[in-house]
Amino acid sequence: MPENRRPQAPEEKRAEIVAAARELFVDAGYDATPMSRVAATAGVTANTIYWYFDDKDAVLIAVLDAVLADALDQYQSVAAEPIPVRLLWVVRQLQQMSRLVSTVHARAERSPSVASWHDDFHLLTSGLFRSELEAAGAATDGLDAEVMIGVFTIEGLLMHPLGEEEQRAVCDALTARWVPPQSS
Amino acid sequence: MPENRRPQAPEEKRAEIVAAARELFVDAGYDATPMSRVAATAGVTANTIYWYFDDKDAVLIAVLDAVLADALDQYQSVAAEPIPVRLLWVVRQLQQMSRLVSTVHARAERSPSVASWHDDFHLLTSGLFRSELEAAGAATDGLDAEVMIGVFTIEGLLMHPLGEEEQRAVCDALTARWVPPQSS
DNA sequence: ACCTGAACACCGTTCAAGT
DNA sequence: ACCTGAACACCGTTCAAGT
Repeated sequence: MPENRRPQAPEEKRAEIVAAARELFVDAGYDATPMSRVAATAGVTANTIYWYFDDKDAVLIAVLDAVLADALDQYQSVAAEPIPVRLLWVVRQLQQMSRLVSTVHARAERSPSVASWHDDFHLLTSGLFRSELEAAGAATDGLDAEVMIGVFTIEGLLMHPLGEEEQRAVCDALTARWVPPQSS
Repeated sequence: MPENRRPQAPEEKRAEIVAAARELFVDAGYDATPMSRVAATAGVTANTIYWYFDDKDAVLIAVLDAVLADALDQYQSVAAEPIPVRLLWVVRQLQQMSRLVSTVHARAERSPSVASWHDDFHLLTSGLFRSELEAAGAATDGLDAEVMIGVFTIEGLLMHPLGEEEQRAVCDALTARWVPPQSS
């Protein structure tokens, strides 16, 4: 039985590499995890990864896609909650991957593919944010600016870990901007 | 009387290294500029830098300090302008160094000294922001949250280059929140 | 097609040795 | 003290060669 004839389908092996990279990138960070470590965790040699991916940034993008898919998936569970709760949920969810956030910003400068993933991501989140605001009955003029303030604030929360209290205060202050003053 | 006088004072050589690093880090980025390039630009060998600095992160911090000092210095020229103008000025000023911003976030994960510089920086900017808000007569409860929203929004503007129009809209929307509604 | 060992190019950093 | 040439350790990536 030749050793390189694996019982697994190629897609599974690929998924294993992504899973290994995801864990390592999230826990230790992209820069801090060599390809050799990803490979070892996935049970292959470093250069094997290059059969499945163009380069390290391609692995990063696969990780980002997986994480995003999971997040969107899990979002269903809080979709019915009021806005500030959902906001806080999103922040918590994403905060686990604050390392990925700064990695994306750092790598976007050097890798066009990461840059384009980043652009798409902001398009997506801005869109979600915008429909949230509209559903909440926010004033429609200057909505774009509010959306950006919201997105940037969330990004800031991810990257600068604050206390529980402060996070809630910021989320509340954010929502207070959109929801028209409660007068009944 | 010191007998081994160098043609250059050591402080000058150090400053030259920082100047070279600053230009390269701002233009090409931290990751993209090897120590050898910094050294060559400063007219020394790569390893000479290690006599003046502990490591590459120490050079980065020296660059950050220099940039910050210049920015605070130049701020005097717009100190008298109205808030939104000053805000926009700050964004423009800092946007030239968006590369440094993401570098700080990326390196803060791995280098404690960069992390501590980053913390100090946020303390400083939050303080400035806070006194701006107080001077503008913003409501004092929930001020901390507003300050953070402001800081994060500016950081977001730095890292996600928008059009001129959008930047102004965001800055205006930000200030609209603080300045009490114009009621006659 | 899938995978490997060996090698290349590059980079941050160190060190013994020079002035 | 200040600076260098040479080397070390590490890492992303490639390639000829195997199954």
